[in-house]
Amino acid sequence: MATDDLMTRALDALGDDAPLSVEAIHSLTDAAHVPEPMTIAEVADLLDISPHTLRYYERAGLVEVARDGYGHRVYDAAAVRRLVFLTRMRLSGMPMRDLQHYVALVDAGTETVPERLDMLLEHRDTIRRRIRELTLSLAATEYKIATYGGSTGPDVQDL
Amino acid sequence: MATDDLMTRALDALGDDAPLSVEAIHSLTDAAHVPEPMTIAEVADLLDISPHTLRYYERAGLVEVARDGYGHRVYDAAAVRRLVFLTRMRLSGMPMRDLQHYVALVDAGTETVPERLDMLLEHRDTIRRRIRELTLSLAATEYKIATYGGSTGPDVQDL
DNA sequence: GTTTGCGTTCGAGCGCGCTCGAAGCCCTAG
DNA sequence: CTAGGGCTTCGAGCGCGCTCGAACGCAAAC
Repeated sequence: MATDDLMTRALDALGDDAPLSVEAIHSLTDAAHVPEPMTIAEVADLLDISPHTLRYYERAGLVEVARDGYGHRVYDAAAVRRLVFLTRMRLSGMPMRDLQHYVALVDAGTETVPERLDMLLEHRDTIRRRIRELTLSLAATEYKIATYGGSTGPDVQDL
Repeated sequence: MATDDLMTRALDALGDDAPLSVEAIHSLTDAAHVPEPMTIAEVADLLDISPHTLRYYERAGLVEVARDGYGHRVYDAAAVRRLVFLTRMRLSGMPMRDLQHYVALVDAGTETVPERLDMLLEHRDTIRRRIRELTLSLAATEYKIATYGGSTGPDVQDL
């Protein structure tokens, strides 16, 4: 299971303060300890999204899900793995359209690997830019907090 | 000018790789070297948003802007400062509604400082959570890139 | 046997944050 | 004198990503 490696690296990257949120760990442990075929409710629970959203993703062509005798969705390991990946990409801001393109590439076979790789590299850069931007905003916010909370002098600005 | 401090701290926080983007520096240098009263086009340029958006913000009650003899908007230093702050908060994900509340507090006077501080503290935590989440997604993306680009072995997965 | 509960499909609706178009005013350049 | 450009207001429209409601099916519990 590559999961442990991933988690380790993620933890390393995060560093120190504040323990990793339960949901975050959850969303990385791609179905190692969970029942093999899952119901929509179980998957929704695992991914912390609504069954509505899962159906929406399926309608959008992001994943195919089999049905049981009653017409109920049955998520196998592959579907769950794909959804774990998709939700992580969504969480990091990749648009639906790009994900649709990506899964189309996946379904098109291994000769699309280079293009998939390109997409991932670009997304990696997007995430990095976003983190830098947020870090900047964080500094600005902390500065403002300092002017409000750290001093009662004449330096308190009007905003 | 507190700007230098802020920028220094931001840069420290960012650390090392990749130079700070020009826009980022721009949006931190709250109007020190720019013309005193500015036109909408100048402010739009400074903040890297559209005049449409600036009018929208004004309609939303985020900022009051004077008019000149022709009815054209005239942004004074205070308005520009506020807009710099607002766009930074927007960029870091604070909803319009919260910003509307915040500026209402500002306009209500200094007795609302504690509540403003609360908002900023909460937003700071939101940003931090978001950064952690993105860091996690970044690790996941890099892991995936490694499986695609780093090996040609049998470990390449189907997604 | 009826109620409760979880699932299904389908299409419509919504919240957010812009984004745009129309119609008009004013100034300047050619 | 006219054309162009940049501004104004106002209301409508849009793209995204869900989110929901209606009408229905099946099954286990009471």
